Amino acid sequence: MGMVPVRMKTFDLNPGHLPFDLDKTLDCGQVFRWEKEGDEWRGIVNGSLVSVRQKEACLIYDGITEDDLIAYFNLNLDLAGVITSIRDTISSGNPCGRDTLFENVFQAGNGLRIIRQDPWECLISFICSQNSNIPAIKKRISLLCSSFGRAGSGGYHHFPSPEIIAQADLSAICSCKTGYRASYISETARRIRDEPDFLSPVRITGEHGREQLMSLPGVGPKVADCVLLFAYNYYQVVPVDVWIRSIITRYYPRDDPEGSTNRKRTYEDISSFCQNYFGSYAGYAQQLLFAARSELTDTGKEPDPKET
DNA sequence: ATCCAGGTACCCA
DNA sequence: TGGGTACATGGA
Repeated sequence: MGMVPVRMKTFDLNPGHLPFDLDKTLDCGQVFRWEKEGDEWRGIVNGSLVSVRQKEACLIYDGITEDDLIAYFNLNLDLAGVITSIRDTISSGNPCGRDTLFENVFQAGNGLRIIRQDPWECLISFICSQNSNIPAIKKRISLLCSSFGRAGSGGYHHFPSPEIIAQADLSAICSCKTGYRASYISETARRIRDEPDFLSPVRITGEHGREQLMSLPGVGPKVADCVLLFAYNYYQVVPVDVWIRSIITRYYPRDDPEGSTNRKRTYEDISSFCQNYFGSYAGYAQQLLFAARSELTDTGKEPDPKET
């Protein structure tokens, strides 16, 4: 194989940055552009081509400063403390005992971190995600980047800017396999282009931020919540997709029959149940459930014989 | 071939 | 407010 770049840097995870699992983090459906070649992940962060690989408690990386690496992967977040918080919240609502399902989910997802990705890329990515599976989403975003993104080193393209997408022909966007989402992408790009501060973190705050995002075409509660969680790191936010709905419905049937009829649970029902049940890091819990979706649903793979 | 996927906009009661 | 439906496309 070709020689590896000369000046790789290392980051020791050992003191206070564990657990961390690079594979789980980059392959859990929160971000769609990273590619793995051998044991090396390549992607673009802050406009630079970055390569990272993990060797036990060490990250070997290039193309990014240590500070930016820490920020992107949220390496200073006390992930063990996050898990403890979720576990304690579950216990406080479970007088009979603890949640054995979630102990398995914790173990399977050990080291998965929610990263802090660029809001614009995250927004377009999750507009692209609607009513699609992850391989299709990846292809779609890859086509958008190769069609409209500025070419960089190593054959990689930058994520296209709002300006470029805003002035692109709808047919060109559509030819990136975006289907009916093409107009959403185009119109959202125009909104951001015309109001460059729209996605500024100080303007995307709390419930107002959610409403702001949902005012964009193609952005409903699910996409907005994904952006709030994956780009702005509002860890209490719980996006509800068909997998999460299926898992919650199956393992956590409605527990408050009083007052409420037995109508179908709405998006907000599921989301707020998770916020109550998992606590201030409910978004993390959600992502761990999503990562374990194949094992937790019948349609994922083979159904687990010991479950019913 | 048929069904489904990290949903949303739109319409109708 | 809540429930149905069209929407483009690819993966399984």
